[in-house]
Amino acid sequence: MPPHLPESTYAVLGLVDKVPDSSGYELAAVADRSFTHFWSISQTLLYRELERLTELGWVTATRDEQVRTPGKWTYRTTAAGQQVLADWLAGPDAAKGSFRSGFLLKFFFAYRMDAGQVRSLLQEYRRALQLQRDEFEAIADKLEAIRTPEAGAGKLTALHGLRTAEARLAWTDEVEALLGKDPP
Amino acid sequence: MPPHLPESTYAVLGLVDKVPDSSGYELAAVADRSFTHFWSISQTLLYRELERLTELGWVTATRDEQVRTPGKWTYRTTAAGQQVLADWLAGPDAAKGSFRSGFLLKFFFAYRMDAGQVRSLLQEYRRALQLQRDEFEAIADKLEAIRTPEAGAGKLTALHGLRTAEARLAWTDEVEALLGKDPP
DNA sequence: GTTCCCATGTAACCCGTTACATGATTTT
DNA sequence: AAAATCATGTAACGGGTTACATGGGAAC
Repeated sequence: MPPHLPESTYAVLGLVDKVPDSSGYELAAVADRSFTHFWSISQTLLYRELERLTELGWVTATRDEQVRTPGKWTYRTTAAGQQVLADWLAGPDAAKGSFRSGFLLKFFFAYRMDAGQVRSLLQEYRRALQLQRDEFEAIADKLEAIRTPEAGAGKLTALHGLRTAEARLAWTDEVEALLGKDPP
Repeated sequence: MPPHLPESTYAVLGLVDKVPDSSGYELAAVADRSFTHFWSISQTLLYRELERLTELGWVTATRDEQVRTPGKWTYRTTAAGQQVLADWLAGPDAAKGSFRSGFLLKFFFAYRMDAGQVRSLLQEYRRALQLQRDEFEAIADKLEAIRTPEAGAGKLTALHGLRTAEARLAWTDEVEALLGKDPP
């Protein structure tokens, strides 16, 4: 019975399970272009979690010496680790998470800005959303071609981000239309 | 020139500015039904920030003794505080924030679940989204009636949440349709 | 008479971050 | 000659959390 562990521990466990025999460095790269969008972790934290997972016996670390690149540790889930992962996935505590939007925080106080400031704030937000949308679209398209369950799950999570970004872009249109009506 | 301050400091500053002459207790209640949706803070943190804002001279604290309820401290932004707030609002660093979804994290590893688990995970998420949607709708409706700039900004931020929840609900429909085609 | 509301606070913890260090190899 | 890639780590910090304490008045 493991003590309270942060969700990030399971995130890394799942990652090792998904991409076995990878180094921390490689896992960081994968994390950075996959679940960083809904569960970002720093490089330092990733290495700490790998250490913890090894101590718990949920993953094994193997030293892999190479000729021209530095030696590296590669990881792999144990049977115990896979069981823990399955239990966590089956668990009912899926509601966890957090959301903090610097944009909304400022926008909430928009009545203390002049019209020009509000517009530039909105435009900055729009640009960020467009980048997000394009990125999610690219990921979804790329994974569309790969017909595996792993890619399927990834594609649908990307689609979640895509739909969210689209809806928020539509919201900025809505807001701009309202602001346009009301001259400063 | 203030040192690095977390965004939460400005969140509380804006809150005091928005609801002057309120106690920490009252501010916590307001925060809990307004910006907790996009910038939640704990009660402890709120009190700490009020203390910090007072020390910085951005708000003033006044003791207000009462007859049948306990005495309380009430807060009010100073001229300096209002200037700082305006500067922060005008600043370009609106991109800050964070997003972590326990649901997406699990869904990303859905290929390690059986079909029934995936369905119940989705249903749990759906229910949470419906609650969110209803809450945002109620807030937007309530603020619609109030014709002030403050209420207007609040209404639009609620609309942002509403549109997001709607889009994500539509996404769950999309996913369920796909899963329905593929029998377990 | 227990439970809820008001009102403020303390203590302890740790997750997660940024910044920095190292060093060999490969590319520009 | 400089910069990027591979690869792992240390040090220090702090923001934010949960849990707990207190205590009087009001409400059920």
